[in-house]
Amino acid sequence: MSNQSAISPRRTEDFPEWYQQVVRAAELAEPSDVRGCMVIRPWGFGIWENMQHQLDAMFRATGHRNAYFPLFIPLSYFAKEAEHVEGFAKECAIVTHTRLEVDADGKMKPASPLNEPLVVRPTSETIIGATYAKWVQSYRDLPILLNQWCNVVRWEMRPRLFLRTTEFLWQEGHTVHETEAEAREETQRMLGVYETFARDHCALPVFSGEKSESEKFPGAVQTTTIEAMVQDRKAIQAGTSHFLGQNFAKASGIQFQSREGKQEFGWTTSWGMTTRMVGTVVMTHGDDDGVILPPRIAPTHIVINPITTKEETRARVLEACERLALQLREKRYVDLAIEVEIDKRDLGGGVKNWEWIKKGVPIRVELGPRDLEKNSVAVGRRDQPVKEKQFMPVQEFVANAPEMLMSIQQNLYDRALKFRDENTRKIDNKEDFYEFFTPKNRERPEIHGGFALAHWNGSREIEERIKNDLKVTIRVVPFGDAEPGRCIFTGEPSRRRVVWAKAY
RNA sequence: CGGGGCGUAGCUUAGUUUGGUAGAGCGCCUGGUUUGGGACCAGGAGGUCGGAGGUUCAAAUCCUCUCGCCCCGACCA
Repeated sequence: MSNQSAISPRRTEDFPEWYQQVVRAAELAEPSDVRGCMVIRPWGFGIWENMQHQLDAMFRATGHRNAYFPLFIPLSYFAKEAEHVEGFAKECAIVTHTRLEVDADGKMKPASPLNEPLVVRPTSETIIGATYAKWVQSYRDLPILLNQWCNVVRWEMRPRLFLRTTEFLWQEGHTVHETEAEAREETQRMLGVYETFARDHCALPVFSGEKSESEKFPGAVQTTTIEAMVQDRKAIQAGTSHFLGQNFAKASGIQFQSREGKQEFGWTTSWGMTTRMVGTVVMTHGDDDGVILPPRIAPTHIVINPITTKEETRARVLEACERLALQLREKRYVDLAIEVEIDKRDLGGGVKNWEWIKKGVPIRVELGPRDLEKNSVAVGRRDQPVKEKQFMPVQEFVANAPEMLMSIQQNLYDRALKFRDENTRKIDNKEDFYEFFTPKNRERPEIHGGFALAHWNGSREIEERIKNDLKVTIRVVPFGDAEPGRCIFTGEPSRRRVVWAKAY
């Protein structure tokens, strides 16, 4: 029993299946009756809400405000930007009718066709652009710096909870600027926000940089991205920021009179982060016993489990738990109140303990009759083995709780960074590259590969070939100092190494 | 959208080849014994076997159609 892990299969046995089991066992989300759509349960939604609040504060701090635009986009608006519509065409959901009527067979059927079909937003560049076009008359109206939190729909063929669902939640920032330089700066600034958020809040080390031409957002001039590595060593895009040039401004007619009195098109950006981040956190930090949450985004930081097995001490134990909770709640952790829950449910102590382990609560506290006498508590950290409990005086625990949370946060980041670095290789020839990305066991591929830092001649043909051969793509062309070399596939000159990986 | 597989209780499933009227484990409910580590005993509830049609005295089982899910490919935050 003691060797058994809470989640079956283990990560090394079958990572995708492990992921599904974790999401279910931790009660983060479950598949719904609607194909491709998920029900986000309170624990999962709590994580998302924390992400939302914390990112939102960062948006505000960089001068952005929230607004809301329609879910439905007239087809003609959507079709204005050619690359854009082409990029999203295959995953559009389209509303074509209103009203239901009962037909001859007694079934309900759509009755009244719309004059113009409405696309359920897969992203809002076009509808927001149309609005901005009305708002922008003069350079004095710029910049416009807005964000919206909303749902979007992309009709996916193969959904996975949080990672790829037909409907998902996200935030999309949309800005207009007077000059190209300002818009490029904004694109960078928001990528920086994502990078900070991923690192400091979600404990995710990321590579940030630019997408290659073929991986770019449809309609963008430049797409920038933060890429994380999860425990099956695949890459996952955790946030993205686009410099849209004047493409959407021209498509939507966002024009203004410049300082020189000339009519000019605005320069726009857009940037987004999604509920996929929840899945990324699970896949990065989780272990064979379930989720491990970075304290900063955990809905509950500390769970107190009262040991009320003896009737005569029950009331005093519960009272001590309440006192402890009150003391903890007065403490601050970073800029957050410490969230404490007392699990008073009438279940076996072990059952409750394991539930919270699976959910990934950072700190579990047990308080029973024996602790009452010694004025101590038993403390378990989720980033440490389940068996390792520390016994300490109550006051010491209360005083140290914020530090302990910070230490867990740091530990998760350090582990993730170490894992990523251990699985990131500089690769300098084609043979090594192919070997790196080829599993030893072809029947049941083991976890293999990682990030390959390799030189590339910049051509789309090479990308295509590698994608066909290995399912490996260029995840990001990192910013930073150039390191000239030679393309490992063609021998042609290359300005810098790029990050190759299999991806979600 | 192409190729393969699978639908039996909330979950995992046995039974399908060779038709005979549905069984288990987990979970759930009740009572009791337990309780510092995912408890035990006893009792109980829960299934029109994905759906529709057909063959048959008889269908979870055979046939046809249909819907849904999973895996592999193409696409994606």
